[in-house]
Amino acid sequence: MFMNVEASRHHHKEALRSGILEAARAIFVRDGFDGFSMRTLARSVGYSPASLYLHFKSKDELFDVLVEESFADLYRSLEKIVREKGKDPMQQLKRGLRLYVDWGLKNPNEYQIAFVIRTPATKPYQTHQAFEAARTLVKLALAGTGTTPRESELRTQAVWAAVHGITSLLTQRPQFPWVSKKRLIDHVIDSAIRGVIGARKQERSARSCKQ
Amino acid sequence: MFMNVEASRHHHKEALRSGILEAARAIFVRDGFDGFSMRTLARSVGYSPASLYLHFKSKDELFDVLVEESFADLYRSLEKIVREKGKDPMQQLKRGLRLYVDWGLKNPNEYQIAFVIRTPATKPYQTHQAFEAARTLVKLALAGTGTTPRESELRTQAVWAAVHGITSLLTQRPQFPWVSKKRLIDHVIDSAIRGVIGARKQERSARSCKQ
Amino acid sequence: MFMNVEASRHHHKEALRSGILEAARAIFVRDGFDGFSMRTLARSVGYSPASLYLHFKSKDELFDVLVEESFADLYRSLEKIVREKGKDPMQQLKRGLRLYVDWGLKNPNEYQIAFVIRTPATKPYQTHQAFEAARTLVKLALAGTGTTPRESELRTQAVWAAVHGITSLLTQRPQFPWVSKKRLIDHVIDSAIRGVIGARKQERSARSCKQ
Amino acid sequence: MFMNVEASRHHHKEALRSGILEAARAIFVRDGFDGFSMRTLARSVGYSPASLYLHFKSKDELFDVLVEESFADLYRSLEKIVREKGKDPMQQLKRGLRLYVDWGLKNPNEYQIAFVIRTPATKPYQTHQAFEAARTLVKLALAGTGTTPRESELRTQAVWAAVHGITSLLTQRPQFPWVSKKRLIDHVIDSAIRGVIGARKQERSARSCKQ
DNA sequence: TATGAATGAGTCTTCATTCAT
DNA sequence: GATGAATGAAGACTCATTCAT
Repeated sequence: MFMNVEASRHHHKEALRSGILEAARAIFVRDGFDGFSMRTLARSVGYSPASLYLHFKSKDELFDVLVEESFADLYRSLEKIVREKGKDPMQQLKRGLRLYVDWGLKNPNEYQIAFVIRTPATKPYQTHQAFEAARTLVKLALAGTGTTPRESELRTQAVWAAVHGITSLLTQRPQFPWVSKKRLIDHVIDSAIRGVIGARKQERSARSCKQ
Repeated sequence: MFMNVEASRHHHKEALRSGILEAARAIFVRDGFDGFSMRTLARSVGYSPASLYLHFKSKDELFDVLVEESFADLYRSLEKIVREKGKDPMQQLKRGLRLYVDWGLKNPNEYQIAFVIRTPATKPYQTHQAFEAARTLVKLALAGTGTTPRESELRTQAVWAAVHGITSLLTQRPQFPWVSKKRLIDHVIDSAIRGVIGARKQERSARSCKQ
Repeated sequence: MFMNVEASRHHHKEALRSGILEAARAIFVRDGFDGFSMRTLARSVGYSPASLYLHFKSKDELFDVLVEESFADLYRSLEKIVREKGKDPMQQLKRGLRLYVDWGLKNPNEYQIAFVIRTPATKPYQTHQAFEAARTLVKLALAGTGTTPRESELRTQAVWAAVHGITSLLTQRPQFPWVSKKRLIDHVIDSAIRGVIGARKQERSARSCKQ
Repeated sequence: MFMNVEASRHHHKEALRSGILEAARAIFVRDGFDGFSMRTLARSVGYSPASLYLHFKSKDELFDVLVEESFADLYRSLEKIVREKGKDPMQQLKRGLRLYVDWGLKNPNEYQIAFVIRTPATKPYQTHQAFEAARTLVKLALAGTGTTPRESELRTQAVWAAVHGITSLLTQRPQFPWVSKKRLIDHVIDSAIRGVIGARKQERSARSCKQ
């Protein structure tokens, strides 16, 4: 393979950029949102503060990229599951939710960055790709049950709420005396999925049983 | 009633303290976490910044008290429900969860203060009274089902995760195109409660029915 | 004379304020507009930069005060001349113009600050008191000549232009090989005053003479 | 015509230089002095900031050239008028002064650059060509009146002061409620010219008339 | 009890300039 | 001839905090 000068330069630049982003991410991990500043970032990356502005127009832009990357990473994982044709949709949903939580636990700071910290109130709200993937998973699970789109959306949001709840709590309150995290997560996800299948259906079956 | 000088002084001091706290809370409500500073607080309360330090050792301490108060407020509400003897424990749990979510929506900034912003990683974690109340509600709902304490704790945490999830999302992402918030909350809470009752039981009853 | 605590404090504060202003003025004198910054000012006054903000809300405000003071000082001088009743208005005008130029030469930096540097484009333009004084002087000089208000305003502005021209040039180009400054100023002022009296009148008298 | 390599190179270099200067001027015109920086210039000209330093040693040098060019442009215009032989010198002077003012109004930023911003206190003052032209015009107007050189110089400077006054005021204070600019300029120029002809002469003629 | 004065450390950001490539 | 990368210095400004009074 041959690489010309321009491509090499581009490569180098990209490397620097992602080096900075990585360092930024690390700072979030270590010191949280408040510990992050362009100065600390510069210090940590071994550059002068001014140099950061060669790669990012502003702190906000840098931050946006960070968020974007985090979302994209999560999305890529979810997408894979969505694409698995011929699988049991219920199992797919379950795997998707588990993946969501696991991703959050594995990348606690990305999760904070993406879902907890700062709503970019300036921009018009933009439902994110990752959420679209979740929506798709729920729809697949509900396929053939005659659920209305609104109802489907409702259940998607409910499922999201549940997994977000457990992810953010485990992430933000690592000191809390949690019972087995694994079992807890399973429990939450199972409840959520049962919620997706729908109360009415269950109630109906229960009622018909009693008779 | 007679009050000696020292007591009176104490009384006065307490009044000032709570005046400051009230103002601080108001600032959070109005301007969010970023809009809050000792300066803005001082201005709003009519004192000089220096004076605040006569009542609170530091911003952190002040903040801690604020959080404590928020928890206490939530706790008092939950407590009332716990105390209602002779009621259906299931209904009590449901009311408790609803109250939790409603409290969060009514006091979004308190909720942020209490549950989202800043993990007090420095201090040894202190399970909070409000959580104790939730625990009690779950225990009551599970009374007589032969659930082990660990299992009970697990379900408490799962319930908390669910309601925290929906509360924090609704609170932090007001711009998101939510479907009917009321129905969404109901859905989440119903799923959570069904989770408390337990999957196995349901499955069992379903199975026995089919036969 | 007795001075209570508050008054004394006020006094002190005022002293600090004017100390800062004085230093600011000095910096302008020494280093010009570009050499002026809150940092350099702080250094020169022996404070930390932050301290300046105890006395002035912003650099702009500080600057505005500086300009205001300069104008006020000039105004006070012009006012005196305007008030001199019973004098020859022509002489008053002449003295006023001279005073204007002299003031500019004596306070070159105030003059720059007041008339040359930075038009506060944000604020709606505010004709200044000092200009009002000049206007009055011209009006007095033209009293009884049946000059219309517009014409009077025109001549005021023309006179201002002339004295501003000589003042700003002498001020900004001290190195230029000026002929005798005194004679130059006299010349400019004389021309300007002859301009106020009006071309037509002169022409008329000249014409009538030729006949 | 034949051009060797070196000459061609030189030619190229010159073209680049003037391209940069042109862009710099445009920035001044559009964004004023404060909007100008080597960065903005580089961006506008499509080079990197570093490249500018291949053509100009520093920002200051670039700026100096800019000023020089402005002066030269004004000079060329004035020169034309000076050269017009056989015309009424008085009319020539008048046209020269008008041209000066008009040039300033048409090129407010050039005028600022050339006459207002930055006194080059560092360099030994260099009487400028443009001023020489003005001087010549005045001398022509005074030819045959037996005016001494010093007196002639004095009047030149006085005339300059007047036109500079009106030009800089109109240029820097566009918001001021000026009466008709045209009439104002005429008035100032007429006064200035009458000043050139000289008070004494007028007075003399007036006196002789009265007799 | 209260505060005016003060500050060191920090916030984001821009600038003119250099230099190895 | 051109530039990407880098920077030291500076820009205005805010913050939590202290301390003498």
